[in-house]
Amino acid sequence: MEKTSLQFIDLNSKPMHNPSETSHDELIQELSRMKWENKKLNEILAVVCRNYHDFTKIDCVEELYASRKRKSDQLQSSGHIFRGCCGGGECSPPGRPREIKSNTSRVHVRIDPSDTSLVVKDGYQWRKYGQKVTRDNPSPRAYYKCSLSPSCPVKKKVQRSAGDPSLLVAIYEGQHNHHPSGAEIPAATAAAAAEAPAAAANSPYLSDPTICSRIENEESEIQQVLVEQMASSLTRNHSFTAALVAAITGRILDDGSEENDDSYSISRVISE
DNA sequence: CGACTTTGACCTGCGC
DNA sequence: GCGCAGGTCAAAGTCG
Repeated sequence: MEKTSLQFIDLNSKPMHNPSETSHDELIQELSRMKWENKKLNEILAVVCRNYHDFTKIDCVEELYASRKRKSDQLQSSGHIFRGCCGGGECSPPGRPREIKSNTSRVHVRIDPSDTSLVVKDGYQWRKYGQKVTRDNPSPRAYYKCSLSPSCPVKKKVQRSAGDPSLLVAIYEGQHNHHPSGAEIPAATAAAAAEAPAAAANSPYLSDPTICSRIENEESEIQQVLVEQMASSLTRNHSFTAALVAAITGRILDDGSEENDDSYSISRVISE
């Protein structure tokens, strides 16, 4: 099986000429090249980010939605939103509005299609408290509560994608109030979690790099977490790697006329 | 023996 | 009020 790996460039680690042995012109050239590489990296990262969000965005066909239960209470207390989805049809049963909690996050996990377990390893410990077959998906939906901390309110629902049996869809609800090991979350992180609960449901302590989480807040700390998750995801998720390759390929084609040795930088990013 | 999973019953919200 | 569907409970079973 073909395996794609990715290595991140550490510009500082690139062999540099000894300044004492380098002419002024060579230093200028080296500096210019490093700046150009930095720019390219930023551009690539921007494309990757867009693809990353596309990859993790809500899919109407597979839409899992939060319980209608105690809807009125939740609407008053936590600022819910309703989504029209894709305008009815198969993704929107008549008379059953889809409800998405603002403090939920959704992750997709690529698994072996032959693997029947509904397990998403994310660094936390979960206790399964129910399983149900839903109407719009023949595969059962499993219900989990966080068992690391008795007071932790986080729940997650895990179900195979109706369209792609090799894809597990997990929906996290709430925020962890503890470290994956059971320790309390540092105050700064808790504050960040309050700013971006969807991300905090999985990060910054997400340990399984196959998971891609949907980040909804642009706080710099969360962005850093996102980058870290992307780095991990890129190393193992083939679908996401494909998105990366597409982004980089596009870059190469776009800039091919500018530089003849673009592949030099790209080849340093991806090795197969 | 404790923690976890399984699974049928029950609860609740919603549309008709 | 009734039926449907999703979510939760809790007793029994399983496992290390």
